[in-house]
This record gives sequence, C-alpha cells and structure tokens, in this order.
Amino acid sequence: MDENIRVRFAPSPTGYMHIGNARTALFNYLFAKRTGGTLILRIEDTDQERSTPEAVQVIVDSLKWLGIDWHEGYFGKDEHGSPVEKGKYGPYTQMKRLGIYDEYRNKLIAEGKAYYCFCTEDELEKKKQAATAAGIVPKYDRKCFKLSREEAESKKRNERFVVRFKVEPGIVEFNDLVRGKVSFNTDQIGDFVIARSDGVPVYNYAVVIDDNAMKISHVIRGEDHLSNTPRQILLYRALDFPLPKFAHLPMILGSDRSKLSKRHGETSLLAYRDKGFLPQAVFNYMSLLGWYPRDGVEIKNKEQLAKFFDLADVGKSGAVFDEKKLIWMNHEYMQQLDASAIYELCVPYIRTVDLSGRSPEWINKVLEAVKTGLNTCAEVPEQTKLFFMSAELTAEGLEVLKSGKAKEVLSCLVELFNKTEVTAENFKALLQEVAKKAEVKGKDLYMPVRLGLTGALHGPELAVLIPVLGSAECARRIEDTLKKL
RNA sequence: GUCCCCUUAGACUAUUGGUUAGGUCACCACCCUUUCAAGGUGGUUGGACGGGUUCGACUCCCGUAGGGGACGCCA
Repeated sequence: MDENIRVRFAPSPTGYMHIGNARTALFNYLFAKRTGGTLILRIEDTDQERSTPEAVQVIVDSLKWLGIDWHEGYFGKDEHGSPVEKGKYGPYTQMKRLGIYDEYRNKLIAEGKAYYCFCTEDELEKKKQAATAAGIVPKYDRKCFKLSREEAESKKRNERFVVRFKVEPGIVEFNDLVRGKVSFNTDQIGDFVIARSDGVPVYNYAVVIDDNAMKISHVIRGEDHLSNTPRQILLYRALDFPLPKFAHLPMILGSDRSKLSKRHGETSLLAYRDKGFLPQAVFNYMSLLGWYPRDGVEIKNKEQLAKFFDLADVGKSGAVFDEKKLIWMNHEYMQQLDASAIYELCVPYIRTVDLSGRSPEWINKVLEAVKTGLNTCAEVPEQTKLFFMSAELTAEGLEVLKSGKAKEVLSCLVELFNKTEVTAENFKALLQEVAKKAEVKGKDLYMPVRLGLTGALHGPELAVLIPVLGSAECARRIEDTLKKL
C-alpha cells in the first residue's frame, strides 16, 4: 500500500446516489486500487436542509452494491445504530467537524484574509439582479470589507452575519491530471461565503479543510467542480496548505448531451439494481464512460479494470449514458452465471410466480433453458412463464389451431406422450412420428404443438421446453387446449 | 451574459504528424432455425467548419460554429 496516495469520495447525503456520482466513486476506487492508495469515504452533510440520515445509508448501500469498498472513513451504522468510522483523520462526517472549520476560519479572519459580512439576502439579491440586468457578472461588492474591526464587532452582537473569503486579484493556474493546464482570472470570482450565518461552513471551504486534514493527495471528481477549483486553490494558499493534484472527470450526459437527469431515464444507481442489472455489468459499463483500457478489451472485471486504469487515459469530453450497451453488457455477464446463481438473483423478480411444488432442480433446468436469451434478471418471469403455465389463447392462435391438421397433430401427440416419457434425446423422433401420422411438416407441425403446449405463438425452443415439462405435463396441457377447440 | 472546458459514425472510444481511420454497442443484410430470441458471417455510417504550419494533418496553431459546465448562506 502506498501511504502517500490518498483519494476520497465525498458525496452529500441528499436523496439517492446519482449515476454520475457513482462513476466518480468508481474512478477513485480504480485509481486507489491501481496505485495501492487509500480510498476514503467522507460524508459532506453541511447542507442541513437537504441532508438526511436515510441518504447516508443509501450512499453506503449503493457503494456496497456496486462492489466498491473503501479503507477509511464512514462505514455505516453498527447493530446498535451508532455510526462506524475507521481511520485516524476523523471524524469523517462534516457536521462533526464544525470546531475544526471554526478554528481555521478565525485564523483567516485574524489574518485579514476573511471578513464578516452583514448584508442581508434581500440586499444581495437586489444587487445581483441589477448587475445581471446591466450585463455585468454579479459579484459581491465588498461593502462589509470596508467596515472597521470595531464596527464589525459591534454589529456582530445583534446582527446576523456570514464570513466571506477575500479574493485577491491574480491568475490561478493549475495542472489538471485529465485536462492539462487550466487557468482562471480571479477577477471573475467574488468574495465567496465560507461560513453561513448559523456558523456551518460552505462546501468550497469545508472541502479544503478536510482534504488537507485527511492528507488527500489526489482530488478526483466531476468536471462540474472545475470552476470551483480556483476558489479552493485560493484557500489552500491563504491557509498555507500543500496543494493536492486535481483530476476532473468528464460528465455523464443524457441522450441529448445535457447533464444526465431524470428526464433521460433512471439516474439513480440503485434503480439499475431494481431493474435487474448485475453490479459487475454496471461497474464495467460505467468504467468505460470517459475511459478506455489500453488493450481495447471492454469486458473486464474489477481486478482487470484496476490493472489497466490510468488517469492519463481518461477522456475530456462528456460521455452519453447508453442503456442499450449496458443491457448488452449485462447479457454478457448473465451468461457467466450458472442457473443457481441466476435463481438467487432473481428471487425478487419471481415472487409473482407460483413456485409451490416446483423442485429447485426443475427451476434450475428452466433457468438454464432460457439463460441465453436473458438480458436482465427482471426478464426472468417473462422468459420463464410458459414453463410454469400456458398462456391464454389469442384469437390468432385459436385460428391456427382450428385450421389445417392442427387438431390431428395434437391428438397424435397426446397419445405418444401418454405412452412415452419424452427426453431431450427422443424429442425429435417423437415429433417425426407425429409428422408421419398426421402427414404434416415444418411450421404446420411445430406451430400447433407450440400453441397446444404454451398457448402462445412465440416462446422458448420446443426442443428445450418439452423435455423440461415432461410427458405428463405436456399431455395435460394439450388435452386442455383440445377442450377449447 | 461572463468565465472555464469540450468536439473522430446514432452511442462509447483507438489513433499522440504518414493507417485502406481500428474496436465495441446500436442498426442493416445473410446464415442457422418450428416461433421469438441467442449465436455465426458480412455490411452501412465518422475526423463540426474555415484558415494556417508542414513534403504530409484527425493529430500542431489561430478563428468560427456547436455542445457542456460553473457563476448560491447547494454540493
């Protein structure tokens, strides 16, 4: 393990885990695994209006489901409901670190690098609107910076205030591990708030304090944070903290190339679990969004992905999330599973099916039979239903059965089923016999059989369906159908 | 609007100045087949545009256009 490489995933617990967030976690994981570094989970819950304890749990559940494990930080709750944290740089939940933020904030104020601001939100809103209307970049006008220390101290006693960081003019330039050299002019940046009126720190400030305190060496996050980086660098400088390396990952986009959101489909990671996707497939697919392994082989497990992962190979442009390719990849991973594994995974989806009287062996046979056509676990009920019972005959199906020699085919077949146990081996011979007796072949033979047995025009291959059902069940089903003709 | 970032086919991408621009998904065709799939084989589709630099540009530079992100007492 490389003690010097430390990365973190620092989500805020507001609702579900977004796909984009999950991808950030994944790249941090891959990077840590590849370099032998440490992955830390930190909970950024300073937005008290939106943060919830449930969402904290969702973060842990999401990461665990995806197969991302971490070494340090927040680890969920123990059996008594108390939070579990590991590591010597804790606490790893921001609301438990308030004292630390206060300390540095006071230092910045004492050094004249930050100041109290008493402007009301209404006042600021008006100024902002005026600036926007005039076509100017809205920026705090530093009104309260002009206050003397004494004035500020006296106002503090009976007025609400925030703390603002004083942005010095200049150019901030840094070398992003993904994007190369990026530079900003600080004249675009107003004196931003670092502590709210209730004393709770704001993201751009807290993140710097924590990344420094936790000895983070590489900040790997989404591109939406690129323009926050200069603010943070300014804070690093003001606090005399060593700068970590930055890597800004391209965004994950929806089909119209805008930021992936609800209207593009599911954006919650766990929604994909619920839709029957395998975590290995989701992991693999997401790893390919904005990154590509050097050898060009796309299907790779976690270990192989980590072996190839390199920030230098991360792309710069946004990547569209394409569920079709995810489905294909999931299909590939489904094929690697044996029937009993599929059964375990599909339990939540086959609750609707009556399994009473079905042996596990028989169910496995069914799953083995339909496996090659399975894209997701959620498809299991649909794909297997004709094994459990036949479908209601449609008008079209009824028509086929009433025409030609369909009835004759079925009668012959029942007779055979009654005296022979059908197997995968003798299935073909059995049908040949029917063909000879009824003098039909091809579709005229198979379609009535299919309809007689399943009631449906489409379905699993008869050669696999019939042996799984067995003679008795086949005969019973066909007799049932004959009664309807 | 301002700043920052991006731009190889419908999607993900390879290419790091010389390739018939390669791979994967999707799509199409054919094969297999009793149906739907799955599988096999093959195929269509691409360097945003305009200028340079160079013997030679997808690749380097400039501009234009388009897209994205950020501009909160959200993260």
